[in-house]
Amino acid sequence: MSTLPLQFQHAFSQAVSPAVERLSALAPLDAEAIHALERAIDSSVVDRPRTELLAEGREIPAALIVIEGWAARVRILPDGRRQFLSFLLPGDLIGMCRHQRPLAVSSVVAITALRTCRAPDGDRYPALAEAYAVSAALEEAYLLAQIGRLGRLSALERLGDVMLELRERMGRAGLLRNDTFEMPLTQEMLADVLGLTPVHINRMVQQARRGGWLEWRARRVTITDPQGLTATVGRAPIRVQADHRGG
Amino acid sequence: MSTLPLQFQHAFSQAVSPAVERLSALAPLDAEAIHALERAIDSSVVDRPRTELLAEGREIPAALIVIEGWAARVRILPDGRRQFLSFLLPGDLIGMCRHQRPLAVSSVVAITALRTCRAPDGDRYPALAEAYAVSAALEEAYLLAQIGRLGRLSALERLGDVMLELRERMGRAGLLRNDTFEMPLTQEMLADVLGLTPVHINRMVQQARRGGWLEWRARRVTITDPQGLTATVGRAPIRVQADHRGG
DNA sequence: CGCGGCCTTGAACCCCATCAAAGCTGGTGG
DNA sequence: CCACCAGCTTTGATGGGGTTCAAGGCCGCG
Repeated sequence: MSTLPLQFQHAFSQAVSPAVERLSALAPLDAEAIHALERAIDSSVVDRPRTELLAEGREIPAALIVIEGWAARVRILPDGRRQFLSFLLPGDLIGMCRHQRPLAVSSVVAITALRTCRAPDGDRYPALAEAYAVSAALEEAYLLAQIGRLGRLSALERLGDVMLELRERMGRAGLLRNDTFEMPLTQEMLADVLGLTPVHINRMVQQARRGGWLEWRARRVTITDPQGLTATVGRAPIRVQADHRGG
Repeated sequence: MSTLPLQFQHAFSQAVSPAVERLSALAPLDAEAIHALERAIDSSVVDRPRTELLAEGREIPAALIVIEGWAARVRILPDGRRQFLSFLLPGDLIGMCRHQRPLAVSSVVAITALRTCRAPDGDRYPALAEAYAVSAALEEAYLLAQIGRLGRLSALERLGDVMLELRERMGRAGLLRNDTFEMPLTQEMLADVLGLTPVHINRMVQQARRGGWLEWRARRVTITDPQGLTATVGRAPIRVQADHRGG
């Protein structure tokens, strides 16, 4: 993989890229598939925050894999209102479609500095095709979760629920350290995720901190009692596949 | 196709099933594909309203195609709150997944009497595989639209936007008659679609009627000025494919 | 040490929820 | 043909969760 780390490496640096970790948890990857992934990662590129990787309605040049950093799918209304539709974390796919001449159905922007590579062709690596399919199912599940949040949860519940989702997804990519994960979103961005105002997000975050279940300082988040929080917000486990524990 | 119509046939009954109409608009279907579809429709079955076709977290027995009637994907919270996630109209697919041993990520319930058939295997009919892929992309686009509605639109805007979506989708299946479509949802169901209360839905519907842009009587809806309404709610056109005008 | 981005706080307001009750309508049976 | 009933729609009054507007504080960074 690339020799240019985006961020300072941890003392115990990971042997395998978070993207590979996530994808190989979705479907067992053979040596060929992993090798194809690693070659793709070798020619990965880095984009700066706020770079637009995909523009809604434009053709999708190539399917990408997020290697490092966060991106988000976003929709902007004519009057400037903004809604983040979903997150794209390491191991997630961008613009993966199975039909001819696909158009992007949403814009995708980098939230942090973002390393991506082209997704190896699933037709040549059946194990990857399976991982892509599971990933697509998970993406759909997360979209449905977002709809449930916006439609029927209170502001505080939305906050708890989305934090649990982020923790779960970061965990899948092996990006939990000491039960803590990097959270590059500002409160203003989080407001545009949860359909609320920055002011109200701030009040809910404080309430969560006073409630003792959320620590959020210096772009790092810890959820004190994930199981308890899961129960209180009524969050259902997300599974897309029988047997195989992945996803 | 089946000889048992669910509802009274119109004077100008359609030559082709709405489901076939929709799918063949998504990708050009050859004679074989259409024949496979029609054979599947011949052995279609009808379920009564409120039947649960798929249960969240359970295995998906077989992918289905909606032939006639409406269904919806739904999520129920432990305390009884309900959120409809999306609609399933004639020509839409239920439980179509490309990975092994898929689990349903949401429940699916029939809203009306619902005729469905098993989806012919895409691997045997490439034209159908393409139509399924385009349909999946459209489904994702509609999920994103729902997120945008719930996150950033006012109650009245949500109403207008969802009505435009329904009109568009019914049109794709050839189910617009005289610019009017059948709308089996009650105001209470619509509330659970738009994340609002039935009382407030009722007030918004009345406001829409007074505003002169919505007619809704006896389960039939007409939108007076679709283009104008599209502009006022800031709704973007939904396209998932270049060239080919379908979707 | 100053500056820009982000977080925090307060007060007033409003959109939508809640609760309760009444009216309508289409379908059914007498 | 009418009476009835269940489900759906409509209306009013009141309250609360979240917004809006505005200002101030904090913190990392050059």
